[in-house]
Amino acid sequence: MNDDTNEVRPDQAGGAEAAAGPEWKPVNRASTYELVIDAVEEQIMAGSLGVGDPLPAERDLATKLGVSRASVREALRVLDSLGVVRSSGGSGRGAGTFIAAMPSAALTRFLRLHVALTNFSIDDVTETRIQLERSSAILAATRADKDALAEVNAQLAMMDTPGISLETFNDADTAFHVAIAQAAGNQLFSDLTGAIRTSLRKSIFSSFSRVDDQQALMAKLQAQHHGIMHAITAGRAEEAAALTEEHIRFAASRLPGLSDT
Amino acid sequence: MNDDTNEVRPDQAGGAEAAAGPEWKPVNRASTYELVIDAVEEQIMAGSLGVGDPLPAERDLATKLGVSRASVREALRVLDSLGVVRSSGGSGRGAGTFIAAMPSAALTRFLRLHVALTNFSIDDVTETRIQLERSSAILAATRADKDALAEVNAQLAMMDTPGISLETFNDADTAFHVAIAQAAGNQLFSDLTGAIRTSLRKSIFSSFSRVDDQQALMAKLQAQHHGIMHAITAGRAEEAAALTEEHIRFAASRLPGLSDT
DNA sequence: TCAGATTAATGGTCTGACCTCATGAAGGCC
DNA sequence: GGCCTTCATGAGGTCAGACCATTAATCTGA
Repeated sequence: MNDDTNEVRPDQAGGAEAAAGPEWKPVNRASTYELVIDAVEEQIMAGSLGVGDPLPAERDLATKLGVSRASVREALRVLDSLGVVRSSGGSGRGAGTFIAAMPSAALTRFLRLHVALTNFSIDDVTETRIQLERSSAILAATRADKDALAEVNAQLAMMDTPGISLETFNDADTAFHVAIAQAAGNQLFSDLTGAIRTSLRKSIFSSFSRVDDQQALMAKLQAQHHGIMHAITAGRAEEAAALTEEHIRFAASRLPGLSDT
Repeated sequence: MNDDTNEVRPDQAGGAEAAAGPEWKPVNRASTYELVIDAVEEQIMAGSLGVGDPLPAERDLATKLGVSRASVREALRVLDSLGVVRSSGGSGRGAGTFIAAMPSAALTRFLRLHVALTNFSIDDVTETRIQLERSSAILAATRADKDALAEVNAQLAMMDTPGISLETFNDADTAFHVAIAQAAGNQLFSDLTGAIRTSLRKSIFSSFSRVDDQQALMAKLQAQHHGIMHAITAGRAEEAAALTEEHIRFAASRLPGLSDT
């Protein structure tokens, strides 16, 4: 399954290299599509391109940059997968490629893949989730507005529906936690929280299916949800954070295979 | 700069839709390259492909999946940009495309772009960093081994070098914080911490250049670094966390433009 | 035996073609 | 005049095929 000859993880910030010898520069011949990405990124950094702005048509861009359309397309595909760009066919208004802002899906796929490859352990991801959601709970209890809390309550009510399916419950559960992050007013918290939950969706399902009394577990989780919401509504920030952490750790401990412990 | 006709952020988890009417499904015609990505992802999820394993040659994969090589390449480019795959030309051993595990660069580019597009505010990112590094500090103080701490100390020593350039200091600074996250033993913490720092690299530089007494600021930051390291080494987890948070908030407050406050 | 030349396999790039689709203008009908 | 149909246009989506650069494996000959 593994091959020692293929080094992996050559990036990473650290690495204090002992200064000695002629110090050859590491070549770094960027591929054509990387250059195209850089060109687009440059415009974004310079502020010439913002969300909603159109990019030149693929053929035009290829001509302007002096590369083939294939290379332009590879670059745009990457940017598309990063949620930075959105393309649609047709003609006239709305046709073409535009700068967009859709980080969630990209983040989700990224985490899903790297969790599957065990670059990130589920425990690591869960720990990250705990820290983010603790902060979300604190901020939500401190500064949340009514609209944001209404969304949280909507998801809470959804999960209170009797006879709800596991799938519906899980999706509302995710939406509940994301809504709290949203109420905290931190977009990165919110997107990361959603991405983590969504990337573990399948694992959660298969894990849940091995639980003896699913209804009892769902009821217990929902009771914890209510407790968290109470604390947030009452403005008891620390309590909300503690309950959130307890809730996530409890869920992880009850779902076999989701946690190593 | 913006165009109302282009809706943005159509993803996101939540959204309890009022059930009424015929409920049309949202079409979802996936493009060819998405299908190729799905095919690869499926193999990964099924465990048939792990880190280091080779993928079929592009031409073979195209034939097997019944698509053009261009579509395969677009998919592989996306996976490459996600750090999931690594390609090299040539022939024989080591040539071809392999499953890899290089999430850092991908995370960095993702954050850099979305911060530039103001999808994530610098404050949001900083807040995320604080929470992650607080946890890292606590875990590092609790369970760090000597090797990991040695790396932290190496970076600390680097920053103690007299007459060090701003660039060198900043890079060692980043490496210092990443090393602590590494010592905490959480890969996601570590990669996120590095990505956040690296994605803000340019902003930090331009911000630092507007500081009056750079040497004094660097000295102050370095003093805080020593304080954090002392607390970690002594196993005083909570103190390490508090000092870390204070350190980051201090830096953000002293670097104009990096923070809105 | 070993150095050098050859070959084969692979990714990297480019070209040009064709398809689908949404728009918007032209034209025809009422 | 106003509405509908038709169609040309231009955008992305896909494909087939060619050629290049690089590299390992193989062959060849001294």
